[in-house]
Amino acid sequence: MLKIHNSLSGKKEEFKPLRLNEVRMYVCGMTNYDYIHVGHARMLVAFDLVQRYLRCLGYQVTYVRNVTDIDDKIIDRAAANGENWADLARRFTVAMHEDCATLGLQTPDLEPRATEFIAPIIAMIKTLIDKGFAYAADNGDVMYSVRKFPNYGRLSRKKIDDLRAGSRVQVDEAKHDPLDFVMWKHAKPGEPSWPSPWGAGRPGWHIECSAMSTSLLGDYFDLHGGGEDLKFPHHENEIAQSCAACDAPFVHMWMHNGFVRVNDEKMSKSLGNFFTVREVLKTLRDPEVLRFFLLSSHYRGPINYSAAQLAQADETLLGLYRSLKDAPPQGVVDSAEVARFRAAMDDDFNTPEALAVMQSVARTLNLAKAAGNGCAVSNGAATLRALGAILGVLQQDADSYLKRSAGVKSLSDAEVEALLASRRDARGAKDFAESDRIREILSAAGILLEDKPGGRTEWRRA
RNA sequence: GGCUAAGUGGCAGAGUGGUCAUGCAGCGGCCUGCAAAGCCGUGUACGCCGGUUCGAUUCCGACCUUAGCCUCCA
Repeated sequence: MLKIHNSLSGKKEEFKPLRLNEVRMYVCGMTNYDYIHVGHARMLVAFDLVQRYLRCLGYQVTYVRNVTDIDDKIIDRAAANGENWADLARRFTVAMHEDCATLGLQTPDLEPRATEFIAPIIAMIKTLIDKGFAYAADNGDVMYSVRKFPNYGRLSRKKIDDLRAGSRVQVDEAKHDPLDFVMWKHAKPGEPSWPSPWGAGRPGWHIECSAMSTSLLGDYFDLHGGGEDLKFPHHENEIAQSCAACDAPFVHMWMHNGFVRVNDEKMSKSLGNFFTVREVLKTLRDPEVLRFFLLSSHYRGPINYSAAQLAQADETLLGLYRSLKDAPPQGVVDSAEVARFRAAMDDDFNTPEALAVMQSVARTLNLAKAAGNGCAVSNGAATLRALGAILGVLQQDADSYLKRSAGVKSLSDAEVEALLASRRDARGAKDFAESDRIREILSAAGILLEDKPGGRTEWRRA
C-alpha cells in the first residue's frame, strides 16, 4: 500500500487513484532562461522517481511537466543578451532536455509550454471574471480577487490577514486588495504579447499552470508536485483559480520536495550560491553520482550540497558497481528483497531506506562471490540491477563504470594493461620489489589494483 | 511578527515506545607475498528542560538553535 505525504493535510495518506489504475500527475517544471542548477535537479529527480515508481506499481501514468517559456525573467534576460525572447527560451529548454537526459530522467508524457496554451488561459480568465472571482483593473491587467475565494491559504496554512500584516509587497495601485495577483499582464511597448479581450498582453505565471494542468488532466487529478517554495503563492493561487473556474477540487494530493542547501542556505539564483548541473557533472566520474546523491536522502527533507557529500556518494555507488562486477547474467530476482525494497518505497518514497535494502543485497552478493556460488552471485546481481532500475541507477556495465575516472585520464587503458603485463611477469618471478614499484606507478596515476586468485589482476580508476 | 519544517554517533542519513538502520571514515581480525577489494567483529547517537509511562531518541508541553515561506524562485 503506497502512502504519500499530502501537503494539503500535512500527513501521509494512502494513495488511491481517482480513476481505476490510472494516475494523472502534474509537476511545475522550469522557467527556462538559464542552465538548470542542482536545486532544479533535485526536483526533477524527485518527481521522475515518483512517476517511475507509480509505473512500477502498475499504474497507467500520465506525467505532465510544463515549461514556462514566457515570463518577465525570460524577457529581461533576452533583452540583456540582445536576443529574441523565444529563441532564448527555446535554447535553454534544449539545454534542460540535455541535462535531464544526462541525469537519467524519463521524458514526461506531456510537456506543455505556456505559449501554446494562450487560448485556454484566456478562456479560464474569462470564466473567473464571469464568476466574479476576477476583475480587469484600471491599468489593463486582470487580477484575481483573493478574498473572493474562501479557502485561500489552506495549502500553505496561511491566514489572509496574517499575510496582509506581514506583506512586503509594494502595493500596486491597480489592485483592489494588496493580495490580489495578476493573471493577465498588459503589454508595455516592445514586449511580446497576445491579443485578448482585455487588450494585448501575456499570461501571469500562476494562470499558466492552472490552464495547462486542467486542460490536459481534467478538473480533478491525482498528484500535483513542485518545489517547496512554490507552495505559496504559486500553488495557492493555482488552487484559487482552478477550483473557482472549474467548480472541482482540482488536485487530490500535493507533493513538495525539499531544498538543496549550500552551507545551510537554500541554493538559489538570487543568493548566487548555485551550481549548474553542467559544471558539477564535469567534476564527477559519472552523472549517476549526482542522481545517487540526490536519492540518498528523502525527497521532502533538506539536502546539503558539497563536494565532500558528492565524493561520499561516488564512493558508495562505486561499491555497488564493484559488487555487480563479473556477475554472470541471467539471475533470478529475489522476491523477498523486492518486497522489502517496495515496502520502503511505499512509505512515501523512502529512497534512503530503499538504498539500505540494496546494500544488503550487495552484501549477500559479495558473500556469494567469496563462496564461489555462481548461482547466488547472478541472482544477487539480477536483484540489485532490478532494484536499481526502479530508481534509475546501476544500469551501466560495471567494469566500464569502474574504469571511468572523475578527472583527466593520465594513462590510457592500453598503457595500464602494458604495465600490468610487466607486473605480472615480475610477480611470476617473485620479484615483489619490482611488482610493488609498478603498482606505485599505477597508483600515482590513479589506477588501483586488485590481485585475484590465479595471478589475475583487476584494475579501476580512483 | 505569522506560518511551516528540522535538530540522531567523526561525517552523511533512515527509523522506532523496550533487539539491528544503512553508507563513508576509524579500530581489531580473516584473506593477501605485501596491498586492494571482500567478509567478520567493533562505537555508552538521538538539542535542552519538564510531563505521561514499568520504560521515551520515539508521545505531550515549554525552551533553545537552524532552515524555509510570507517578494521572483524547484
